[in-house]
Amino acid sequence: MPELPDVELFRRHLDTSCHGRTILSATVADPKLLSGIDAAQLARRLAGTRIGASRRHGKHLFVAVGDAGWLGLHFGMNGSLLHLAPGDADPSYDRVRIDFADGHGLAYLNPRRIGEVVLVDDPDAFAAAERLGPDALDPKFERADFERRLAGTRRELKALLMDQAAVAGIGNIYSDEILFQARLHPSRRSDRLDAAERRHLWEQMRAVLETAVAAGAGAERLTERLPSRCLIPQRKRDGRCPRCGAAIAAAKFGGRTGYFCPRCQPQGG
DNA sequence: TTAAGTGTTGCTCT
DNA sequence: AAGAGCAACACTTA
Repeated sequence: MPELPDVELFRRHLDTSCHGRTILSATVADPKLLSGIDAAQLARRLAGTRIGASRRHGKHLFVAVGDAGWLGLHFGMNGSLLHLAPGDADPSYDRVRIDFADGHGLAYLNPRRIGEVVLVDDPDAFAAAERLGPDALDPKFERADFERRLAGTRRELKALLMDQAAVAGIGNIYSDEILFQARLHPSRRSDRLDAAERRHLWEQMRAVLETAVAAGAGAERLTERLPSRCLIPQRKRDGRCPRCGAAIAAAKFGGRTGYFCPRCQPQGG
């Protein structure tokens, strides 16, 4: 679930609730989520540092932790981040917990334990090493670059949008929404769009993600906070197209189930 | 009760 | 180059 909008909302939640707090201790309940560092090392390096700036690249969140560098978090399929006020009970699936000197806390939750917690010196270097493409909402990411990426491969649009090496931040759910708003069939080939389609896809990619973030459409209030013109609330059996009322179709694209409107997103384009 | 399905990613094989 | 299949995991749904 955590795609770019979800992770961006985690980042803002972290900023407003934890920025400036000093870490008293870090507790790792599930060492398997750590990468490149063991639980004792992580705890030792985090202790005494202060939460600074935060950054996001695609679905990865980075938090500055003083001279320890940056704490990097990936949320896998259903991870999340939760601020704990003094006295709050420890939530379920709390895999890494940070306790601050002032009694507050921060919990990295991950029920399915698919995700990653790292400590890095340089988020940009980490993103490069992970082969992440440009963040989908990065102001420095330009349309011409996106269009080159479309033209440079013969892949299906849905697979390309979900490829973190092509564009970072989009997953199964938001790729469906972006293609629906752009009125493009998920299996259209990326190198066969005309100029107007390429531009439309770019504009809808930005608009959909920006709208979701602005609406606060995170994990919990996803469907209720999105505008009524959105496909996402209809991503289910017996879903109806919010534009034309046709039955929403489901099919496998690159091994993932995608939902689309067969009438608004014709195969031929 | 049981089994298939699921928002992610990385690996192998073709 | 790119897609299929699978594995990691725990929970929900049929």
